[in-house]
Amino acid sequence: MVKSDPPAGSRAAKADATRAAILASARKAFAEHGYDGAGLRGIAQAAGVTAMMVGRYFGSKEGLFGEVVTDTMRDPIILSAGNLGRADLPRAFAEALVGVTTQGQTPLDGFLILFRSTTSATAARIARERIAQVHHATATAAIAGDHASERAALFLAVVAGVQIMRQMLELEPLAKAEPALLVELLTPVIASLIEPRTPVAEVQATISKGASPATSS
Amino acid sequence: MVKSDPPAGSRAAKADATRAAILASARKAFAEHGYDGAGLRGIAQAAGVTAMMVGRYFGSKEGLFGEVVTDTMRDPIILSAGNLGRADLPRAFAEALVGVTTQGQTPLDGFLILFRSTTSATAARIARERIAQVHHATATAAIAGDHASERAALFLAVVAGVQIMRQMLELEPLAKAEPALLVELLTPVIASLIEPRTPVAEVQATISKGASPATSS
DNA sequence: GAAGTTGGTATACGACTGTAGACGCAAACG
DNA sequence: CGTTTGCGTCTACAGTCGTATACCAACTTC
Repeated sequence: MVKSDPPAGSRAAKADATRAAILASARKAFAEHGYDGAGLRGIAQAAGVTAMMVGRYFGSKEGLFGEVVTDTMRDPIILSAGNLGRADLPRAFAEALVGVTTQGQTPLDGFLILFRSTTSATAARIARERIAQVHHATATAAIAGDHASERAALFLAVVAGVQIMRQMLELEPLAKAEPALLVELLTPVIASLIEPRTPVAEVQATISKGASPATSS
Repeated sequence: MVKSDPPAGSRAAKADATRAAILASARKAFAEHGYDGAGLRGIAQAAGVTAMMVGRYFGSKEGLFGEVVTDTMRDPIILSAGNLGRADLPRAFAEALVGVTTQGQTPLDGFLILFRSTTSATAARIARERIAQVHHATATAAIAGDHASERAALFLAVVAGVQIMRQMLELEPLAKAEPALLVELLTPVIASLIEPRTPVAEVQATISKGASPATSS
C-alpha cells in the first residue's frame, strides 16, 4: 500500500499498526458473529488493545463496520477482474467460487460479513449499498445481452447461496464435496445465467406453449 | 385442527391460544431480527403477554426457537410435495421459488429464520440439522441420477441465494423484477441441476438455433 | 530540560438481555 | 360453601452491550 508514508519506526507507524490490527480483528469478528454478535471488547482484545480504542479510531461501532466493509471490497472477491476475459467464463467463475468457498481457504469474506449482519438495520443498509454498487455493478458489466442486470443479480444469488451453504451453514454434502465435482456441477448453472444465448423468454414461450403460467400474482 | 381436543371454550383453550400467539409472534420476530436480535420481551409483548410466559411454555429461548423452526417446517416451503410429479419439474420449482419470494407475499419463511440466526451457535446447529434432515433430504429424494446429494445441495443453495437477495438484502434488480422474467431465467438454472441427463437448456438451444449445449459432466 | 502532544488504559454509566422466585387472581372441583 | 389448580404478572438478578469521561505514560518539539 503506497497510500500514506509511515514516517519511520515510531509513533505514527504504531498508530497505523494498531488501527490495522483493529480492522483485521473486526473483519474476522464480523464475519464470524455478524454485526450485532460481535462485541467491541472482543474485537479490541483480539487486536491487543482496549475497547475504547475502536471508539477513538473509528468513532463508533457503525463507523468501524462501514470501514471494514469498504476495506473488504478491495480484496479478491469472486468477481475479481483477473477472471474476466478468459475463454471459458462460466467455468472460470465456477472455479473461483468453489476455490473461495473451500473450507479452510478464506474463512472470512466480504459477502459473509454482509450476510451475517443483515439483522441490524444500519448494517443491512450498508450491505445493500455495497453489494449493489460494487458486486452487482461489476457483474452486470461482465455480462452482455438482454436483462443483464437481472441475470447478474441471479448470478450473485447463486454465489451467495453457495457461499452460505458451504461456509455459514456448512451443509455437509457441499462442505465435504470434491471441489472438482462442484466445478463440474456449477459450470452449466452459471453458464445458463451469464450466457444468454438468444431471447430466452421467446424460446421458452414457444416451447411451453400451453403450459400453465401460474405466475400471476 | 384435529390435533388435540380443546376441551371447551374455557381455560385450557385459552392456554393453547396464548401458546400459539407466542409461537406466531416468535416466528415473526425471529424471521425479522434473527435469534440473537429478537428479544423475549418484545416477542411476549407482541403476543399480549409477559416475557416470563415464554419461559413457562417453552422452557427457554432456545426451546422456543427450536419449536418455531420445527413448526415452520410443516408450512408450505419451496419443496412442497405438491410440486413434485409435475411434468416440467424445473419450471415448477422456479415458479414456486419466485412466488414465495415475491415481495409482500410471504414475509416470513423458515429459510429466512434459519439464515438470520446463524450467528448464534445453538441456533446455527438447529438450522444445520433442520435443513439437512428436511430440506436436503426432500430435495435429494426428488432428484435422480449421479451425485443427487450434491446437486440437491446446490439446488438448495440457489433457493437460498434467491431468497436472500430478494427478501433479506432486497437487491433492487431482483426485488423489483417481473416474476415471469425471473421464472424464465431461473428455469434453465434449476434444470441444469435437477435434470442431469436431459437438460432443458440443450433443448432450448437446439430449437432456437442449434448452439453448443456445453453440459458435459 | 521543560512543555505539549498523543497512543493507550481504567472506571463507570445507562440500557438492554435471558432467566429465577414470589405472588395474585380467576376458574375448576369437592 | 371452601379448597385447590394453574395461567399470568411483578420484581429482581447477574451479565453484557456501546460509549463517555478522566487519567497515565511515552514520544516529540521548542
